[in-house]
Amino acid sequence: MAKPGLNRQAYIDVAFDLIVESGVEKLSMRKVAGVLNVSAMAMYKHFPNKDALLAATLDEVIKRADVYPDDELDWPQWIEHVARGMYTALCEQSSWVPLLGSLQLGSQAITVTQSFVIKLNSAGFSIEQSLQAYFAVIQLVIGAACLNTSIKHHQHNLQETQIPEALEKLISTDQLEMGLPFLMQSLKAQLKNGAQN
Amino acid sequence: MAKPGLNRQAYIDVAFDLIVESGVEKLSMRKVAGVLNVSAMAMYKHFPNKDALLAATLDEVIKRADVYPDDELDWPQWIEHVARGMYTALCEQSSWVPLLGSLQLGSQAITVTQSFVIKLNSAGFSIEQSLQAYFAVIQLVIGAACLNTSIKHHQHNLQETQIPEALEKLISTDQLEMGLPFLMQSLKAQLKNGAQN
DNA sequence: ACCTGAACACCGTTCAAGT
DNA sequence: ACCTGAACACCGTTCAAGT
Repeated sequence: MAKPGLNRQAYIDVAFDLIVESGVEKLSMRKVAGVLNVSAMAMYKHFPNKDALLAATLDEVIKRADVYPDDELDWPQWIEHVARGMYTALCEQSSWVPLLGSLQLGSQAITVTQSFVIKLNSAGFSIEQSLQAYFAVIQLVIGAACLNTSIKHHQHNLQETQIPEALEKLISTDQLEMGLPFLMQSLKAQLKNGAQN
Repeated sequence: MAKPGLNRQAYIDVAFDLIVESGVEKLSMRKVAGVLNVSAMAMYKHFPNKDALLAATLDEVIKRADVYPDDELDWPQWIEHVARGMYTALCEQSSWVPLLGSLQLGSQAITVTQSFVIKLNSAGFSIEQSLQAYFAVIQLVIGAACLNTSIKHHQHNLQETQIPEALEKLISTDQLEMGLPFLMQSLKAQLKNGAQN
Protein backbone atom coordinates (compact mmCIF):
# COMPACT_ATOMS: atom_id res chain seq x y z
CA MET A 1 0.00 0.00 0.00
CA ALA A 2 1.34 3.40 -0.97
CA LYS A 3 1.89 5.93 1.79
CA PRO A 4 2.87 9.20 0.14
CA GLY A 5 0.88 11.66 2.28
CA LEU A 6 1.32 9.72 5.48
CA ASN A 7 1.40 12.73 7.73
CA ARG A 8 0.34 13.59 11.23
CA GLN A 9 -3.28 14.06 10.21
CA ALA A 10 -3.51 10.56 8.72
CA TYR A 11 -2.75 9.04 12.14
CA ILE A 12 -5.25 11.34 13.82
CA ASP A 13 -7.99 10.40 11.35
CA VAL A 14 -7.39 6.69 11.87
CA ALA A 15 -7.30 7.10 15.65
CA PHE A 16 -10.56 9.05 15.45
CA ASP A 17 -12.30 6.30 13.48
CA LEU A 18 -10.99 3.51 15.68
CA ILE A 19 -12.15 5.35 18.80
CA VAL A 20 -15.62 5.91 17.37
CA GLU A 21 -15.76 2.19 16.64
CA SER A 22 -14.37 0.75 19.85
CA GLY A 23 -13.71 3.48 22.40
CA VAL A 24 -10.59 5.22 23.65
CA GLU A 25 -9.73 2.39 26.02
CA LYS A 26 -9.24 -0.06 23.14
CA LEU A 27 -6.97 2.16 21.09
CA SER A 28 -3.34 1.16 20.81
CA MET A 29 -0.42 2.50 18.87
CA ARG A 30 -0.05 -0.88 17.19
CA LYS A 31 -3.65 -0.83 15.92
CA VAL A 32 -3.38 2.65 14.40
CA ALA A 33 -0.12 1.70 12.72
CA GLY A 34 -1.64 -1.56 11.51
CA VAL A 35 -4.49 0.20 9.70
CA LEU A 36 -1.94 2.34 7.85
CA ASN A 37 0.36 -0.60 7.12
CA VAL A 38 3.19 1.01 9.00
CA SER A 39 5.31 -0.15 11.87
CA ALA A 40 4.17 1.12 15.25
CA MET A 41 7.41 2.99 15.68
CA ALA A 42 6.83 5.17 12.62
CA MET A 43 4.27 7.09 14.68
CA TYR A 44 6.90 8.23 17.12
CA LYS A 45 8.22 10.56 14.44
CA HIS A 46 4.96 12.50 14.67
CA PHE A 47 3.90 12.02 18.31
CA PRO A 48 6.29 11.73 21.25
CA ASN A 49 3.97 9.24 22.95
CA LYS A 50 0.47 7.84 23.04
CA ASP A 51 -0.93 10.68 25.13
CA ALA A 52 0.16 13.16 22.48
CA LEU A 53 -1.76 11.19 19.86
CA LEU A 54 -4.83 11.09 22.10
CA ALA A 55 -4.64 14.81 22.83
CA ALA A 56 -4.44 15.57 19.11
CA THR A 57 -7.38 13.27 18.43
CA LEU A 58 -9.45 14.89 21.19
CA ASP A 59 -8.80 18.23 19.54
CA GLU A 60 -10.11 16.72 16.31
CA VAL A 61 -13.26 15.63 18.15
CA ILE A 62 -13.81 19.16 19.41
CA LYS A 63 -13.19 20.55 15.94
CA ARG A 64 -15.68 18.17 14.29
CA ALA A 65 -18.29 18.73 17.00
CA ASP A 66 -18.60 22.24 15.58
CA VAL A 67 -20.53 23.63 18.50
CA TYR A 68 -20.82 27.20 17.31
CA PRO A 69 -24.41 28.30 16.89
CA ASP A 70 -25.80 30.99 14.70
CA ASP A 71 -24.31 34.27 15.82
CA GLU A 72 -27.69 36.00 15.71
CA LEU A 73 -28.91 34.15 18.78
CA ASP A 74 -29.05 36.17 21.96
CA TRP A 75 -26.50 35.23 24.59
CA PRO A 76 -28.65 32.90 26.73
CA GLN A 77 -29.65 30.85 23.70
CA TRP A 78 -26.10 30.98 22.44
CA ILE A 79 -24.72 29.54 25.71
CA GLU A 80 -27.35 26.84 25.86
CA HIS A 81 -26.62 25.85 22.28
CA VAL A 82 -22.88 25.62 22.87
CA ALA A 83 -23.33 23.70 26.12
CA ARG A 84 -25.74 21.27 24.50
CA GLY A 85 -23.44 20.76 21.52
CA MET A 86 -20.55 19.89 23.80
CA TYR A 87 -22.69 17.67 25.98
CA THR A 88 -24.14 15.81 23.00
CA ALA A 89 -20.71 15.27 21.46
CA LEU A 90 -19.34 13.97 24.75
CA CYS A 91 -22.27 11.63 25.34
CA GLU A 92 -21.96 10.23 21.81
CA GLN A 93 -18.28 9.57 22.29
CA SER A 94 -18.48 8.92 25.99
CA SER A 95 -15.26 6.94 26.10
CA TRP A 96 -13.46 10.29 26.10
CA VAL A 97 -15.02 11.34 29.39
CA PRO A 98 -12.58 9.46 31.62
CA LEU A 99 -9.67 11.25 29.94
CA LEU A 100 -10.92 14.82 30.05
CA GLY A 101 -9.12 15.47 33.31
CA SER A 102 -5.77 14.19 32.17
CA LEU A 103 -5.27 15.16 28.53
CA GLN A 104 -3.83 18.44 27.36
CA LEU A 105 -6.22 20.76 25.63
CA GLY A 106 -5.34 21.82 22.11
CA SER A 107 -5.94 24.71 19.80
CA GLN A 108 -9.58 23.88 19.11
CA ALA A 109 -10.43 24.08 22.80
CA ILE A 110 -8.85 27.50 22.93
CA THR A 111 -10.90 28.65 19.95
CA VAL A 112 -14.07 27.71 21.81
CA THR A 113 -12.91 29.61 24.89
CA GLN A 114 -12.24 32.73 22.87
CA SER A 115 -15.56 32.68 21.03
CA PHE A 116 -17.40 32.24 24.30
CA VAL A 117 -15.69 35.15 26.00
CA ILE A 118 -16.16 37.43 23.03
CA LYS A 119 -19.86 36.63 22.82
CA LEU A 120 -20.54 37.27 26.49
CA ASN A 121 -18.36 40.33 26.60
CA SER A 122 -20.27 41.92 23.73
CA ALA A 123 -23.49 41.09 25.57
CA GLY A 124 -22.46 43.27 28.50
CA PHE A 125 -20.49 40.97 30.78
CA SER A 126 -17.00 41.90 31.86
CA ILE A 127 -14.09 39.77 30.72
CA GLU A 128 -13.77 38.31 34.20
CA GLN A 129 -17.46 37.47 34.34
CA SER A 130 -17.33 35.93 30.88
CA LEU A 131 -14.40 33.71 31.74
CA GLN A 132 -15.99 32.62 34.98
CA ALA A 133 -19.20 31.79 33.14
CA TYR A 134 -17.19 29.82 30.59
CA PHE A 135 -15.47 27.74 33.25
CA ALA A 136 -18.79 27.15 34.98
CA VAL A 137 -20.34 25.93 31.72
CA ILE A 138 -17.41 23.62 31.03
CA GLN A 139 -17.66 22.22 34.54
CA LEU A 140 -21.35 21.54 34.10
CA VAL A 141 -20.88 19.89 30.72
CA ILE A 142 -18.09 17.65 31.96
CA GLY A 143 -19.94 16.80 35.14
CA ALA A 144 -23.16 16.09 33.28
CA ALA A 145 -21.41 13.86 30.76
CA CYS A 146 -19.63 12.09 33.60
CA LEU A 147 -22.87 11.41 35.44
CA ASN A 148 -24.63 10.43 32.24
CA THR A 149 -22.02 7.74 31.73
CA SER A 150 -22.18 6.26 35.19
CA ILE A 151 -25.81 6.88 36.01
CA LYS A 152 -27.16 3.49 35.08
CA HIS A 153 -25.11 1.79 37.77
CA HIS A 154 -26.03 4.41 40.29
CA GLN A 155 -29.67 3.90 39.40
CA HIS A 156 -29.33 0.19 39.96
CA ASN A 157 -27.84 0.66 43.40
CA LEU A 158 -30.11 3.46 44.51
CA GLN A 159 -33.29 1.56 43.85
CA GLU A 160 -32.53 -0.67 46.83
CA THR A 161 -32.68 2.34 49.13
CA GLN A 162 -35.46 4.43 50.59
CA ILE A 163 -35.17 7.20 48.02
CA PRO A 164 -38.50 7.15 46.23
CA GLU A 165 -39.57 6.95 42.66
CA ALA A 166 -38.96 10.66 42.18
CA LEU A 167 -35.49 9.49 41.36
CA GLU A 168 -36.65 7.58 38.34
CA LYS A 169 -37.91 10.67 36.64
CA LEU A 170 -34.71 12.54 37.36
CA ILE A 171 -32.45 9.79 36.10
CA SER A 172 -34.16 9.60 32.74
CA THR A 173 -33.94 13.38 32.54
CA ASP A 174 -31.25 14.97 30.49
CA GLN A 175 -28.34 15.44 32.88
CA LEU A 176 -27.59 18.86 31.48
CA GLU A 177 -30.97 20.02 32.74
CA MET A 178 -29.84 19.31 36.30
CA GLY A 179 -27.36 22.14 36.56
CA LEU A 180 -27.53 24.40 33.53
CA PRO A 181 -30.81 26.14 34.43
CA PHE A 182 -29.33 27.18 37.77
CA LEU A 183 -26.39 28.74 35.99
CA MET A 184 -28.48 30.52 33.37
CA GLN A 185 -30.72 32.01 36.01
CA SER A 186 -27.77 33.37 37.95
CA LEU A 187 -26.11 34.79 34.86
CA LYS A 188 -29.26 36.68 33.93
CA ALA A 189 -29.45 38.11 37.43
CA GLN A 190 -25.79 39.05 37.25
CA LEU A 191 -26.28 40.97 34.01
CA LYS A 192 -29.31 42.83 35.38
CA ASN A 193 -27.34 43.93 38.42
CA GLY A 194 -24.91 45.58 36.08
CA ALA A 195 -21.16 45.89 36.35
CA GLN A 196 -20.87 45.72 40.15
CA ASN A 197 -18.96 42.43 40.27
CA MET B 1 4.55 -13.94 55.93
CA ALA B 2 1.36 -15.16 57.61
CA LYS B 3 -1.92 -14.33 55.89
CA PRO B 4 -4.68 -15.38 58.24
CA GLY B 5 -7.09 -12.46 57.84
CA LEU B 6 -6.33 -11.93 54.18
CA ASN B 7 -9.80 -10.79 53.24
CA ARG B 8 -11.33 -8.42 50.78
CA GLN B 9 -10.55 -5.39 52.91
CA ALA B 10 -6.83 -6.19 53.03
CA TYR B 11 -6.63 -5.88 49.25
CA ILE B 12 -8.60 -2.64 49.32
CA ASP B 13 -6.32 -1.14 51.96
CA VAL B 14 -3.20 -2.01 49.99
CA ALA B 15 -4.71 -0.67 46.76
CA PHE B 16 -5.64 2.53 48.60
CA ASP B 17 -2.10 3.05 49.85
CA LEU B 18 -0.49 2.25 46.52
CA ILE B 19 -2.81 4.69 44.76
CA VAL B 20 -2.03 7.46 47.26
CA GLU B 21 1.65 6.81 46.59
CA SER B 22 1.68 6.49 42.82
CA GLY B 23 -1.76 7.18 41.36
CA VAL B 24 -4.51 4.99 39.96
CA GLU B 25 -2.81 4.68 36.59
CA LYS B 26 0.16 2.86 38.12
CA LEU B 27 -1.85 0.31 40.07
CA SER B 28 -1.75 -3.27 38.89
CA MET B 29 -3.16 -6.48 40.24
CA ARG B 30 0.34 -7.91 40.40
CA LYS B 31 1.59 -5.03 42.57
CA VAL B 32 -1.24 -5.35 45.10
CA ALA B 33 -0.69 -9.08 45.29
CA GLY B 34 3.05 -8.57 45.63
CA VAL B 35 2.68 -6.36 48.71
CA LEU B 36 0.61 -9.08 50.37
CA ASN B 37 2.95 -11.87 49.26
CA VAL B 38 0.18 -13.60 47.37
CA SER B 39 -0.13 -14.67 43.78
CA ALA B 40 -1.99 -12.23 41.58
CA MET B 41 -4.68 -14.79 40.94
CA ALA B 42 -5.63 -15.06 44.61
CA MET B 43 -7.36 -11.69 44.23
CA TYR B 44 -9.79 -13.06 41.70
CA LYS B 45 -11.49 -14.95 44.54
CA HIS B 46 -12.51 -11.58 45.98
CA PHE B 47 -12.87 -9.37 42.91
CA PRO B 48 -14.07 -10.54 39.50
CA ASN B 49 -11.68 -8.13 37.76
CA LYS B 50 -9.53 -5.06 38.22
CA ASP B 51 -12.42 -2.61 37.80
CA ALA B 52 -14.20 -4.23 40.74
CA LEU B 53 -11.12 -3.70 42.89
CA LEU B 54 -10.92 -0.07 41.77
CA ALA B 55 -14.62 0.53 42.43
CA ALA B 56 -14.27 -0.90 45.94
CA THR B 57 -11.19 1.25 46.56
CA LEU B 58 -12.99 4.38 45.32
CA ASP B 59 -15.75 3.64 47.80
CA GLU B 60 -13.08 3.46 50.50
CA VAL B 61 -11.82 6.89 49.38
CA ILE B 62 -15.31 8.33 49.73
CA LYS B 63 -15.71 6.70 53.12
CA ARG B 64 -12.42 8.07 54.45
CA ALA B 65 -13.08 11.54 53.01
CA ASP B 66 -15.83 11.78 55.62
CA VAL B 67 -17.49 14.80 54.11
CA TYR B 68 -20.37 15.11 56.54
CA PRO B 69 -20.38 18.42 58.32
CA ASP B 70 -21.91 19.29 61.66
CA ASP B 71 -25.64 18.77 61.41
CA GLU B 72 -26.36 22.07 63.11
CA LEU B 73 -25.23 24.06 60.08
CA ASP B 74 -28.01 25.60 58.04
CA TRP B 75 -28.54 24.08 54.63
CA PRO B 76 -26.47 26.50 52.51
CA GLN B 77 -23.44 26.08 54.76
CA TRP B 78 -24.07 22.34 54.87
CA ILE B 79 -24.04 22.05 51.08
CA GLU B 80 -20.94 24.17 50.73
CA HIS B 81 -19.15 22.09 53.34
CA VAL B 82 -20.05 18.80 51.64
CA ALA B 83 -19.09 20.13 48.21
CA ARG B 84 -15.79 21.44 49.48
CA GLY B 85 -15.01 18.19 51.26
CA MET B 86 -15.60 16.21 48.08
CA TYR B 87 -13.67 18.66 45.98
CA THR B 88 -10.71 18.70 48.36
CA ALA B 89 -10.61 14.91 48.53
CA LEU B 90 -10.71 14.64 44.74
CA CYS B 91 -7.99 17.23 44.25
CA GLU B 92 -5.75 15.50 46.78
CA GLN B 93 -6.19 12.19 45.03
CA SER B 94 -6.63 13.62 41.58
CA SER B 95 -5.64 10.43 39.80
CA TRP B 96 -9.18 9.21 40.50
CA VAL B 97 -10.73 11.98 38.42
CA PRO B 98 -10.28 10.29 35.04
CA LEU B 99 -12.14 7.23 36.32
CA LEU B 100 -15.16 8.91 37.88
CA GLY B 101 -17.18 8.51 34.73
CA SER B 102 -16.50 4.84 34.28
CA LEU B 103 -16.45 3.20 37.71
CA GLN B 104 -19.49 1.89 39.48
CA LEU B 105 -20.52 3.79 42.57
CA GLY B 106 -20.66 1.86 45.80
CA SER B 107 -22.52 1.95 49.10
CA GLN B 108 -20.65 4.95 50.46
CA ALA B 109 -21.69 7.08 47.50
CA ILE B 110 -25.29 6.15 48.16
CA THR B 111 -24.97 7.11 51.81
CA VAL B 112 -23.86 10.57 50.76
CA THR B 113 -26.80 10.87 48.38
CA GLN B 114 -29.26 9.95 51.09
CA SER B 115 -27.85 12.35 53.68
CA PHE B 116 -27.94 15.16 51.15
CA VAL B 117 -31.55 14.57 50.18
CA ILE B 118 -32.67 14.25 53.79
CA LYS B 119 -30.94 17.49 54.76
CA LEU B 120 -32.45 19.53 51.94
CA ASN B 121 -35.85 17.96 52.30
CA SER B 122 -36.01 18.91 55.95
CA ALA B 123 -34.98 22.43 54.99
CA GLY B 124 -38.11 22.80 52.88
CA PHE B 125 -37.12 21.51 49.44
CA SER B 126 -39.15 18.80 47.80
CA ILE B 127 -37.59 15.40 47.19
CA GLU B 128 -37.32 16.19 43.47
CA GLN B 129 -35.68 19.53 44.14
CA SER B 130 -33.29 17.96 46.62
CA LEU B 131 -32.21 15.26 44.20
CA GLN B 132 -31.77 17.74 41.41
CA ALA B 133 -29.66 19.93 43.67
CA TYR B 134 -27.60 16.90 44.65
CA PHE B 135 -26.88 15.99 41.04
CA ALA B 136 -26.03 19.60 40.27
CA VAL B 137 -23.56 19.69 43.16
CA ILE B 138 -21.95 16.42 42.10
CA GLN B 139 -21.62 17.72 38.55
CA LEU B 140 -19.95 20.87 39.76
CA VAL B 141 -17.57 19.00 42.05
CA ILE B 142 -16.53 16.58 39.32
CA GLY B 143 -16.23 19.31 36.72
CA ALA B 144 -14.22 21.53 39.07
CA ALA B 145 -11.87 18.70 39.99
CA CYS B 146 -11.50 17.84 36.32
CA LEU B 147 -10.60 21.39 35.39
CA ASN B 148 -8.33 21.74 38.39
CA THR B 149 -6.35 18.75 37.12
CA SER B 150 -5.93 19.95 33.57
CA ILE B 151 -5.84 23.66 34.10
CA LYS B 152 -2.08 24.12 34.12
CA HIS B 153 -1.80 22.94 30.53
CA HIS B 154 -4.74 25.05 29.51
CA GLN B 155 -3.10 28.03 31.17
CA HIS B 156 0.10 27.40 29.25
CA ASN B 157 -1.71 27.34 25.93
CA LEU B 158 -4.05 30.22 26.62
CA GLN B 159 -1.30 32.64 27.45
CA GLU B 160 -0.32 32.74 23.81
CA THR B 161 -3.73 34.10 22.88
CA GLN B 162 -5.41 37.48 23.11
CA ILE B 163 -7.30 36.69 26.30
CA PRO B 164 -5.92 39.13 28.80
CA GLU B 165 -4.42 38.82 32.20
CA ALA B 166 -7.84 38.60 33.81
CA LEU B 167 -7.41 34.92 33.10
CA GLU B 168 -4.45 34.65 35.41
CA LYS B 169 -6.50 35.63 38.42
CA LEU B 170 -9.25 33.18 37.52
CA ILE B 171 -6.92 30.26 36.99
CA SER B 172 -5.32 30.61 40.38
CA THR B 173 -8.81 30.85 41.86
CA ASP B 174 -10.37 27.84 43.49
CA GLN B 175 -12.22 26.07 40.69
CA LEU B 176 -15.16 25.33 42.95
CA GLU B 177 -15.77 29.07 43.24
CA MET B 178 -16.43 29.21 39.49
CA GLY B 179 -19.73 27.40 39.58
CA LEU B 180 -20.90 26.77 43.12
CA PRO B 181 -21.92 30.37 43.90
CA PHE B 182 -24.25 30.35 40.88
CA LEU B 183 -25.89 27.18 42.16
CA MET B 184 -26.26 28.40 45.73
CA GLN B 185 -27.85 31.62 44.59
CA SER B 186 -30.40 29.78 42.48
CA LEU B 187 -31.22 27.33 45.24
CA LYS B 188 -31.92 30.15 47.67
CA ALA B 189 -34.21 31.79 45.13
CA GLN B 190 -35.93 28.46 44.57
CA LEU B 191 -36.65 28.02 48.26
CA LYS B 192 -38.03 31.55 48.57
CA ASN B 193 -40.40 30.98 45.70
CA GLY B 194 -41.86 28.09 47.65
CA ALA B 195 -43.11 24.75 46.43
CA GLN B 196 -44.11 25.77 42.91
CA ASN B 197 -41.55 23.65 41.10
C1' DA C 1 16.51 11.14 7.15
C1' DC C 2 13.34 7.75 7.71
C1' DC C 3 11.59 3.17 8.82
C1' DT C 4 12.00 -1.50 10.71
C1' DG C 5 11.93 -5.75 13.70
C1' DA C 6 13.42 -7.57 17.76
C1' DA C 7 13.43 -6.93 22.40
C1' DC C 8 12.33 -5.09 27.15
C1' DA C 9 9.46 -4.65 30.80
C1' DC C 10 5.37 -4.76 31.76
C1' DC C 11 -0.15 -5.62 31.69
C1' DG C 12 -5.16 -8.41 32.80
C1' DT C 13 -6.84 -12.74 32.71
C1' DT C 14 -7.35 -18.01 31.76
C1' DC C 15 -6.61 -22.47 33.09
C1' DA C 16 -4.81 -26.86 34.29
C1' DA C 17 -2.52 -28.51 38.08
C1' DG C 18 -1.42 -28.83 42.65
C1' DT C 19 -2.73 -29.30 48.10
C1' DA D 1 -12.11 -25.04 48.76
C1' DC D 2 -8.31 -22.47 47.99
C1' DC D 3 -3.95 -21.11 45.86
C1' DT D 4 -0.29 -21.47 42.36
C1' DG D 5 2.77 -20.93 38.20
C1' DA D 6 2.90 -21.09 33.50
C1' DA D 7 0.95 -19.32 29.62
C1' DC D 8 -1.86 -16.32 26.41
C1' DA D 9 -2.62 -12.28 24.18
C1' DC D 10 -1.74 -8.17 24.51
C1' DC D 11 0.52 -3.26 25.85
C1' DG D 12 4.02 1.38 25.35
C1' DT D 13 8.46 2.29 24.35
C1' DT D 14 13.73 1.67 23.42
C1' DC D 15 17.24 0.83 20.39
C1' DA D 16 20.46 -1.01 17.23
C1' DA D 17 20.27 -2.02 12.61
C1' DG D 18 18.96 -1.44 8.07
C1' DT D 19 18.16 1.64 3.48
